[in-house]
Amino acid sequence: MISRMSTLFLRTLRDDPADAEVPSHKLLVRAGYVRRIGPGIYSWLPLGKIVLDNIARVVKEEMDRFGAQEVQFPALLPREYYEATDRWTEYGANLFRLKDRKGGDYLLGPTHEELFTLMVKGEYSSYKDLPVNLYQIQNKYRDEARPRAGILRGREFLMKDSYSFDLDDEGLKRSYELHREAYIRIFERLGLDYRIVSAMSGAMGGSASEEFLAPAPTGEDTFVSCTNCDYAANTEAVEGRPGAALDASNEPPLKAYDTPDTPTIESLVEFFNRLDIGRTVSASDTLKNVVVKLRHPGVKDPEILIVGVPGDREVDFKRLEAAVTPAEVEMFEAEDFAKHPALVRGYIGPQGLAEAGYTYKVDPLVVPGSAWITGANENGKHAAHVVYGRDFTPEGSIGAAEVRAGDPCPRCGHALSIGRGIEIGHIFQLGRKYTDAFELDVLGPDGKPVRVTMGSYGIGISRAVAAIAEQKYDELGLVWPREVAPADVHLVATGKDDSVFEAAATLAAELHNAGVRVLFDDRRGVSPGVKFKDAELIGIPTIIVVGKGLVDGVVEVRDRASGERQDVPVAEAAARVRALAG
RNA sequence: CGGGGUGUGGCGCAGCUUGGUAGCGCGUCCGCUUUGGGAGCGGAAGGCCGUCGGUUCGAAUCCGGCCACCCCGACCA
Repeated sequence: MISRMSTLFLRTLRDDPADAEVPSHKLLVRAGYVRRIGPGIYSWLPLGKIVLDNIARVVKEEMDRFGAQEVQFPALLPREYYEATDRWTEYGANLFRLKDRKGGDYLLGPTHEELFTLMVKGEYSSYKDLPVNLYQIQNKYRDEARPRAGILRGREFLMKDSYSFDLDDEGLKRSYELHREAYIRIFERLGLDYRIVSAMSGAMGGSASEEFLAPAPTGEDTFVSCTNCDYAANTEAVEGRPGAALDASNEPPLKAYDTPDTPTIESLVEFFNRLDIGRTVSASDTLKNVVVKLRHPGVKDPEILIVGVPGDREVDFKRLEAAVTPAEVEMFEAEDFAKHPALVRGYIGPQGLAEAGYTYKVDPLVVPGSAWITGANENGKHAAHVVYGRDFTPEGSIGAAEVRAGDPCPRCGHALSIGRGIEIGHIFQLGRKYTDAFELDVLGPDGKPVRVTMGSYGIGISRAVAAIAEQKYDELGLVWPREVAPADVHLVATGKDDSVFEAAATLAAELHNAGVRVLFDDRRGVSPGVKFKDAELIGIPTIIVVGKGLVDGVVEVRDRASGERQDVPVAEAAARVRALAG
């Protein structure tokens, strides 16, 4: 169809909106794609709605291609469905809750595992029915503590979520692979730069899990990728693998020192440098030992774990939690220390911990043979020349330290690089968490019930709009990949001659008949500069200018991304663009 | 929840220190001119100055409460 700027419901803005920080937010508002309604809540104007629909269409086509079937659940849900899995309480403050006129509890669905599981349970009962893949594209509601960056992280957002139902782990792996391939096709078609990284499955529980991240400086996720092999992972999910052992045969024997007034790592480092223990030390020569409680599901008392990390690094609790999943990590509080006098707060050293009955593990950065300055397990005292393998032996390693660029790859040992990305897709093998909760069984060939296993897969459709914008823009405005752009061609008529507008209208019709989507700037009395600026801001991939070249029988064809301009005979313009639009 | 900041026509902002007829740019409307890089001139519409209360002859401005929003963090996927 042909959209006309003279009637298109659109107002572009000259200034950046005051509340916008990130490029996608500024540009999507300025170019008239979205408008803010409330915190994390946005309306879509015609151009934005087209982009959103284009992405949804691509997702749909690729889901359907591998046999997934679309369904639709309500967003408004009665509490009971979220009781069986305890998520009415577990989801906490992030759940939008409301009451109906009778006082009944309802919620706005933050995700729909429960409903999908129950739908399959309601319809299917035989192994012959499986596998089945179901999906929906629907608004999700999460009362985020802090929505930000426009539509990048909203409280209402459009998401494709799908679930696979299989008889066994083999089947689940196949469904997972089907989704993975579909996701690759989808993100390729959307023109996104993306990385597939190992991930944690998050609050939904489960095992094998990968994220699709769109690298962008404004992304909220941090991921590493190896500069040598193809290892890539969310920093939360970086595996720990010990590095090469050091030779510590020349290290002097362990010695304890009175270290008054050294409450921080810096002051401790300064103290030992003044003392001169034979070499200059830095924070990375100190060993920080952090006590945490591991709460295992279904187990009443927490397990105590002490983790050693180099003193110049923070403990990454998410990474630690990932390493001990499904256990949850809790801080060791003052009252806990009171119950464990052997653990001297601020002065914990690994030597003797095992003998005292504590589990001690180290981050892989702490390698066998390394020598450390660390606590002496006595108030006001630290020890130097504490050697791994000689003075203490941890019960294995655990990835707990914050990950930094240059850290060794857990697969090949080469340096890792670090980057930020926007999570646009997540696939994981969910397992039987929900089928157990709802007792979803099918009868096997032998007539005995088989518990079904699930996979869970999501794509943030509205977030993808922002992610693409975040990657595809320049100082002039947005630069949409063709598949998602609101049109193929932005046809600009300049000047005041009727003949120009007539020729442009004819060309618009030709393009339209050739199957090209056209946005026609047919506004009279608007200066060329305004039209050019608008076209650049809106970001349609091809711009055709009909104007002064017309006397020579040519129009100008511009490529929005490269800025390349070319005069093309009017008669050939439609065919030229048809070829571009594929 | 902690820290910082902001609420003034549709959008972006000034005015507040030192209380006295609410201003600028963009946009919008009308007229004339202009038409290949956000045009010019003339005219016009549009604001309970977030909200409640206090001080005062008089409050956008001073004082207090509340609310909302933005940013950073915590939290969350």
